Amino acid sequence: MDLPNGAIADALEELGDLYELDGAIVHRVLAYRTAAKTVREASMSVGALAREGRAVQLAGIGKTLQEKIETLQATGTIPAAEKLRAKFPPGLVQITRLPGIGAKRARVLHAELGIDSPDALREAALAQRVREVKGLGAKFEESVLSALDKAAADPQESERRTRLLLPQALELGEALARGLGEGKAGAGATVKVAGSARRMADSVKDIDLIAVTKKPVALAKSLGGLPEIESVGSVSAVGARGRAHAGIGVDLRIGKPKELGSLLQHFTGSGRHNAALRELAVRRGLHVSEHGVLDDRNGRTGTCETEKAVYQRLGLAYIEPELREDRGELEAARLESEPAHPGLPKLVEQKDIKGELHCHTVASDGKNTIGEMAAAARELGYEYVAITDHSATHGFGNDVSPDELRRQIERVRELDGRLEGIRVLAGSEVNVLPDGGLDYEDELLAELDWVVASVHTAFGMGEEAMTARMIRAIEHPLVDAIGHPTGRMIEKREPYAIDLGTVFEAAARTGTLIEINANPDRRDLSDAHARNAVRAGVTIVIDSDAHKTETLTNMRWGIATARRAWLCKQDVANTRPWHELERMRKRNRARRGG
DNA sequence: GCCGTTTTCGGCCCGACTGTTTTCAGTCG
Repeated sequence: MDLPNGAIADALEELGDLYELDGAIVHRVLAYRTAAKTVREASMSVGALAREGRAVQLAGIGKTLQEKIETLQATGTIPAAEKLRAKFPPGLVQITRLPGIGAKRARVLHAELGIDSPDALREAALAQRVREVKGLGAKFEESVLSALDKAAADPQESERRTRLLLPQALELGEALARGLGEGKAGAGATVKVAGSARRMADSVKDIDLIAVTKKPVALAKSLGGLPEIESVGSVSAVGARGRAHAGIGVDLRIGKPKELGSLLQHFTGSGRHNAALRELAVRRGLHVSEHGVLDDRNGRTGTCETEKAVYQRLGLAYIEPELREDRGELEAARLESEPAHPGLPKLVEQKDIKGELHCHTVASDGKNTIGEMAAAARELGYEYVAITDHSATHGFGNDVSPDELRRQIERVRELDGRLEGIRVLAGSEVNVLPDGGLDYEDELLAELDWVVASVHTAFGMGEEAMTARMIRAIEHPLVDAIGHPTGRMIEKREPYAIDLGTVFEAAARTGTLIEINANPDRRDLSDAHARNAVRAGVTIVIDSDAHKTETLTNMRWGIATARRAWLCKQDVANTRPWHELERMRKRNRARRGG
């Protein structure tokens, strides 16, 4: 039986940690961590790939890792990990999680003082034995004790690390940028949100801000005066670091006005994008940093006022922040100028979206009426909106019985008849029952304009059963789209076990759309999976899943995921006008015999 | 351990900060 991708990724990560403790060169350790990330994000079963000897097809997995994964699957363990585990106790890995202690210091502490756990470390620090180690001193001892105290006081703090979902992170970042810019010290300054918030990631670990100004110290000092800031650590002419009341770190970096482009590029990341960018630069005799681009030929650093200039100096087309994840964007940007190569995608935008195909009303668990939702959708400039309340077995006291759905269809038809400026469609978000069946009769479903099928129950079934369940729903001729296909909740709930490769194959074969649910807690499909879906020939639909008029604008977060997935307008079904989309629906395809 | 618009072997980013140091190593992002 094939191991889940998560288990393989965990094993590779552990082995990377162990090799690091063992003093392996950093590039080898990095190779394990990169591979672990690739495995975790893969849509297909990496275990199955490895069994067929094809895991080497994945970027960053070579012959050695292919073999290690094979062995892991066959025997349940990797011999190298077994050996190293005997050498380095698990408590030692815990120590490396403390701030200020990495593999090298953990290794020295283990070798010289026999320290093998956080408790042993505390004991040694209290006895002032840590300062006896060469290269470590009293200050280090102090900071170790304070780090240990912090970890003990709030064990979750170090484990779970507070992350904000993107909407809260962006709101906080923009408030801070505004506060800095509008303050007395902000006169003449430019302040921008960078980091993972700018890349529109699912969640954000800390807020990165960049600023350019002629009075850096005053600006850095002013960070601590902002109402969102709880405390400030270091302050200098190149920036300030602090902590927001929201519980996450804030990192402000300040440069000269002529460095704006380099600074923004550097602090937008991702770290891996930047590392790959610099490697590419070195091959051209150039060195990229937040200060500019150093040219080996004349030893001079050219500054960049715009990000575009940074990429241009390296012979690359401008890369949108959402793409900067080292997922092939540099290669695409390099080939942008070659006519035969597709280059970078022209990413889908909000203005491309023509309609909303998944939202709720008071008929189930929504807060607004059909009329209110339709008017709000029209206000957003949409040409159509499908009302898709939950179905007959949803539970939570908001089931819509078959008779109630018939009345709902009449209400929609009546409204559609008299409402100008937007087409209102009758739909439903139908439950996919554990056996893959739907909870309305086909006759009733056939009366609807739009059917989204979603899993809301029995998340715990095994991968094989869940995949079969989903395939049966996909093969149903009246199902237009699959809603929130993995059931994940960001930072809260793991996706259920499902073989997405098989699901995408079935969706492509049957012409069933797969949703990117735009609820910022879900963003399901994820960026990596959505990209794989489209590569497999699937068409995506982006839905707000709004439960009230205000959250129709959640569409924004789904578009962000689509952009991170490299999706263009034509990859997304609801960029089409209704008359085109209607023809695409598989029930009409079937009728035409296509 | 991976990988190839100089390479199948020899490379594999860059700077700030901290603490321990008389010139640097480790950690972090």
